[in-house]
Amino acid sequence: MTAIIPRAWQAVLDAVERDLIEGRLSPGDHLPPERTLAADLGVGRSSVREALRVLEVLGLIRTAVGSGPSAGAIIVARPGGGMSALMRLQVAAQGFAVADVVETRLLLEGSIVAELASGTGVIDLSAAEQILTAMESQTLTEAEFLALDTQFHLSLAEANGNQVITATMAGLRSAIEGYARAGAAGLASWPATSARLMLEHRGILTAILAGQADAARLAVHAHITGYYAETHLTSASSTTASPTTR
Amino acid sequence: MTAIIPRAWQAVLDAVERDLIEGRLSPGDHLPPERTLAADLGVGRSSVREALRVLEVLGLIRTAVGSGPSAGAIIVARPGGGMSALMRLQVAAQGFAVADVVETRLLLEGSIVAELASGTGVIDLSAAEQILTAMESQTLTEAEFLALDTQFHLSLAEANGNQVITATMAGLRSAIEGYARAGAAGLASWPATSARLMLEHRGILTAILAGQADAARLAVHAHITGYYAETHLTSASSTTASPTTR
DNA sequence: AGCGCGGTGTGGTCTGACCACAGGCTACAC
DNA sequence: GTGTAGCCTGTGGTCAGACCACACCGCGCT
Repeated sequence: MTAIIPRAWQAVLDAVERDLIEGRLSPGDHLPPERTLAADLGVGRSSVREALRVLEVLGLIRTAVGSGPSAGAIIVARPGGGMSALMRLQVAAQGFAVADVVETRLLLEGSIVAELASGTGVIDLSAAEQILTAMESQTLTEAEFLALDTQFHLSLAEANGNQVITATMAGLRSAIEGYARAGAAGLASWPATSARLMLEHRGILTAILAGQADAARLAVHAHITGYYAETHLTSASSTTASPTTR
Repeated sequence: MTAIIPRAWQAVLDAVERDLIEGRLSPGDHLPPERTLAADLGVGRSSVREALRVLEVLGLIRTAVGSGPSAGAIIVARPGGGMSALMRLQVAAQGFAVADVVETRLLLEGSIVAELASGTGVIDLSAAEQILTAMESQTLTEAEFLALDTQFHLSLAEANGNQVITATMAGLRSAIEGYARAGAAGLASWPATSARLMLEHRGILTAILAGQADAARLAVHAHITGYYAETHLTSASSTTASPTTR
């Protein structure tokens, strides 16, 4: 199986993965320097860099120049960024349909709030609470509002405690962020819509705190589908007329 | 925001993403040759290669050496591979807990079969049917059985028609494949377990065809949790939110 | 004792070179 | 005229070397 690996960069990827699985590398550890890695594996430094670039985009490592304890490539295992890049690019390349992304979001987020509502243990929703308060306490631009909206939905996923679902939610959200923004620009009345969205947020949180799982699920469902229906997402033309700055 | 991009490879990534979003690149199209891309963007060929490597791992492009129409980098937008690599590595690096992966799988797969069962339109389950028949018609090794088992579960996701869910399922499955294999080796009686799994598969399919959404969801739930409980891989049996302290 | 400055090791990038490969094209043989 | 063999060209894959920017670390000066 591992007799011949025609691609040198894949050998590097495999070596790092093996080191992770077998415990030789753990979060927080430093990878060997690129030049050392190249010499150890018998490949060129370019191939090592290609593999490290993949690991970086996938959210496994963080690289920093310079010297000292914080420099070099460090295992971080932060899946959010990689998931976002993957889903955003797949949507851009039409590998993922926007409707499928929205549908998956409905599925995941509905299950999240239902589980939060029916959970027996103490669940910390103070983060979500604070975000809602911040949204309501001042007048925000559309971009600021959407950013906080993203944070609110993500905070629910984080409260659920499942890292996989949280990262996936972050990716899904990021993939359709451009569409959400484009849609907001075409709304009849942004103040009216944002006010409604805030009320719906409160409703979702209330249902969760009251332990009403089905009500919370329905509220989330209506919240998400309502916005995308209102912004005519499916037929939105998102072509930006801004010239490429270069 | 996009004032300065210190990293050259990111500029390449952004350029490709922009071309995709604005329609200058579509699935099936060729990317410019690496040397041309490098010259156009004003970066070195190494940086272009790093970006292309990322796109390849993410499942956006396919590269081939040689000449002619099939050579070069071609947009393919096949998300399965990228999702699998991401989740497998995140599990290896402890960014994803195995229990969370299993829980997410339960959530997605349960919803898939419930939706299949309650679907009104004509749904093609012949692929799943054929896989089950193949599993039952001969004695398989553990590896062969697990491979077909994966195909069965994936065929259900594909029947659902949601590309995002299908790719995510493939990634989740791939992430814990190693654990499933290791667990199979430690079973008391593999023939007994495999026979039970096959019966459960039939039960799931029957419930779907009978339109019994809740029964199908419960059958999938029991099927997955049963196997992982039996192999002592995880204690994730109930849907309680795990109170991760961090 | 305090401070400044160069050494050193790291990632980031570019350049140039060579190889393997696949297809197309030309020139030769029949 | 036809068929085929071999060269040609363009592509990705890889390597080696060089240089830069950067951040720490320690020596030496004040």
